[in-house]
Amino acid sequence: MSVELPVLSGPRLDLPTPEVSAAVETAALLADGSRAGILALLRSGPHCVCEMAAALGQRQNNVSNHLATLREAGLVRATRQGPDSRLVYYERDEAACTAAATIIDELLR
Amino acid sequence: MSVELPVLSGPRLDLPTPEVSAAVETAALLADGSRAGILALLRSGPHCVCEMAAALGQRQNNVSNHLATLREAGLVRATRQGPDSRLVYYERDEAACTAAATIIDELLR
DNA sequence: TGACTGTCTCAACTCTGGCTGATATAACCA
DNA sequence: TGGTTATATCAGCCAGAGTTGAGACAGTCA
Repeated sequence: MSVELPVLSGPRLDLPTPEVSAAVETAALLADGSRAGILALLRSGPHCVCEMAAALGQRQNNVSNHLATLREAGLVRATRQGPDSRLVYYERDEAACTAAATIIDELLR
Repeated sequence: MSVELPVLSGPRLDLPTPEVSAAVETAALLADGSRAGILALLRSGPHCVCEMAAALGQRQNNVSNHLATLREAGLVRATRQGPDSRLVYYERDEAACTAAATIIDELLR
């Protein structure tokens, strides 16, 4: 028995569609300066919203909005701790961030 | 001599703005299903435009457009080789892809 | 040569996503 | 208690990115 082996085959129009949705969603989270800036800021430890808004030159509600996006994606956590409990401190979920980096890394190998 | 040490400091409103533009630009390249799919397809070797358009379920001109974006970013190369020189084969620039993965990885540590 | 194929480019349209502005809630302080 | 601060949420607006449709160009084949 033998299998048909294409010789000098032309275009293969039956390639399977690659599954990249997880990488796309992850990349979309990072493809915004505010969100990427938040993740960079949080490398040095927890920060509250107003600190990050000041560092990023963004308004508080925008930063809060981006934090909600990152929170829903699981990349950051909110904790209302410290002497002034009006301040909401955010910290990175390192496991989730590592997982996100892995997803991107697997696309780019 | 002593240095002023903040005790139970409140919000620090003087944090430096993090530099994330390279990571944001890189992530933006991957934050599209067509471009991410192209990079995934090219992991298995060079492919021509029509092959990728078929695999991605996208029109040829769109794929060509996304390839131009990836080409300008340096992630892929075009070569007009093979028996039918109408076909433009694209391949990944592995060094550039690795560099891109590193940039993302450094943001997410 | 003419018909056809594969690729590229570009103007016009669409639509997603971030920003603005306003408001609501909760905690702190006088 | 009232005033202020920190955060969250939401409708509306708008710029940017992707898609569509058309056309141009080069290479192939009869």
